[in-house]
Amino acid sequence: MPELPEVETTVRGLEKVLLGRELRRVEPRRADLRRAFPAGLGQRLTGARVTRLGRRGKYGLIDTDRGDTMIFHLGMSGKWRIDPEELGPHDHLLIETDEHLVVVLNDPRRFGSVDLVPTTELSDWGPLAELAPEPGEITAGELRERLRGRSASIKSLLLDQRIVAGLGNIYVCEALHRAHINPKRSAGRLSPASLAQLAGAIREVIGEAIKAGGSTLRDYARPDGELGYFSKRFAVYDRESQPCLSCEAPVRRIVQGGRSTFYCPKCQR
DNA sequence: AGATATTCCTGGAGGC
DNA sequence: TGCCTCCAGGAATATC
Repeated sequence: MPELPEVETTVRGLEKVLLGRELRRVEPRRADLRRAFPAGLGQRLTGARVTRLGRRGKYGLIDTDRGDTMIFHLGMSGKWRIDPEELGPHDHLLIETDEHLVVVLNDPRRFGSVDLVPTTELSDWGPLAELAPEPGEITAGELRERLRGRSASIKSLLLDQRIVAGLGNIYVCEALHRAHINPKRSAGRLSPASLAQLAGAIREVIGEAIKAGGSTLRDYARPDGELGYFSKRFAVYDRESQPCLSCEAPVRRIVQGGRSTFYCPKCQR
């Protein structure tokens, strides 16, 4: 289940094998993932040279000298496999470089996506156009601005990519726990002090996760998808009924917007 | 505006 | 052990 830190780790891994390389073969192995692959994806990228890899929110970005950027989203089961021994049924897009290195986008549940957009139009491209600031840099002021007047729960709104880009269910739960904020609180009614704590908690949680991914990556030196979650233990996520790591009260699970929320009823008022 | 449901999809977990 | 059902996840979309 890739969230922002996993995407960041993946991009850093891909950078090692793709940056500066010419793409000799770009071959979709089915017509779509979450949505159809861009028309002419293979032709448009074959022969292009990769000039930059980046990330925005949970989207990975691969710029080329053809003026197009390939945008990938890993959904919940997506991963890039580097130089696989053989192709499997869920390897949906194959790329071969001028060094004859093969990378494949593997995604069993096909919640991911691949798009191709002119690099100059990237910031206007639908999903990126309204994306909020990066969670690693979010400030209390930006949070306040975006949450002002909103009565929905803070948990639900933090999952909205227009409030903070790249947060998923896990890190929202973890950040709220760290900031001692009850996930059911109305977002617009949080005090400036709480918002400051929340902004700090988001930056910390994401920063630590990326750091953990980076250290894992050093061991593997490739985004082979075998990393799973970072070994770092979560304080509340997926720990229903287990003791809160801060106060030992049992962690509670509720459902908000159809998604599980884990929190400590004692630490998070 | 917000809450909830639905859709996409498959593997893993749990029940029997 | 082997079926069966259910659930997880992100994002778009529909409905109340």
